[in-house]
Amino acid sequence: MPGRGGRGFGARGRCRRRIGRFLEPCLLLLLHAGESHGYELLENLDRFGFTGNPADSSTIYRILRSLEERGFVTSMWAEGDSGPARRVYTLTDEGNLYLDTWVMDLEETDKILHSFFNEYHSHMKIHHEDENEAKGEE
Amino acid sequence: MPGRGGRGFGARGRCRRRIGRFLEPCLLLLLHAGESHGYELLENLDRFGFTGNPADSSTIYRILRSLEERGFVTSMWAEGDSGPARRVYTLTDEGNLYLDTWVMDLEETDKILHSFFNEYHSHMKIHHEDENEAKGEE
DNA sequence: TCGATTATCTGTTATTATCATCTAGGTGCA
DNA sequence: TGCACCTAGATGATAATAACAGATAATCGA
Repeated sequence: MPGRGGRGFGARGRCRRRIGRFLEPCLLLLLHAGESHGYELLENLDRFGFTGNPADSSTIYRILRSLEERGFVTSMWAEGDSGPARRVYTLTDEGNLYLDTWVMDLEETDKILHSFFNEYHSHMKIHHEDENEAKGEE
Repeated sequence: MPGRGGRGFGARGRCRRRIGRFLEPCLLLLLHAGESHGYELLENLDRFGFTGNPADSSTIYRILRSLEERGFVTSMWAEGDSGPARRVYTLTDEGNLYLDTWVMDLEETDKILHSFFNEYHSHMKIHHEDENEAKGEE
């Protein structure tokens, strides 16, 4: 067997701290404020400032189903005053805890994001100073 | 044909403003500071505070290839003093601009993230006040 | 020459988001 | 009463991205 090198760095504790899957915590938060159904949640999502990029409806319904499978929400059919029947979702206690872990996770994301901005701005500062120095020596 | 409803909300202008694909701007920034090769970049990534979650090496190499395909970096083989040959990557002018658009994009992400935190904290504040009020009335 | 280290690359799978449709009840109006 | 249109939810296919697993190869120290 030749050297088995290379691997070594696999991200063991997974890096699930991404903005992708960001709709999930938004939906959890909306449900924390009170039970709701898919279509309404979809409309309330714009509060979070997804400027000009409303979420896809199929995404919402799939996320809600997956939350239900994992026991974070429960649902039941409800007849509305108008329009077709809706599936109304309610946050469970587990879902409440899950929202809290999401918030902690996103706070970590926020730190990473800011360490990127720090690197960027401090590097650009030095970079521009160097440029000006070079000009001065011309 | 019955009602064709349902669609309507498709996110036209795509929402590529996620933290997923976050390794890409980090690599671009490192390359802005000077040419480098995959393995070295991998080691420098920890500056960005991926606490305990070093990136996967295969991910890095794939991102570098994709950046090259899109003309944002160029590469050439370089013999090192020791060890196997390395592919050294250099940022192009296009890559430089691409980094700038990434920064603007991430600043937008940062806003969304904070509007989430605002929603969360202000909602929780009211929620706890309500709880205390309810206790007072018992 | 064995094993550790440096370095790059490929193949596969899992997750998530998006696109394009589909079903279907309800409302209003001509 | 017929149908255009709105609300509501769902599915199948595909794309994008990341993670996991491993192949390959060079160099170096003991």
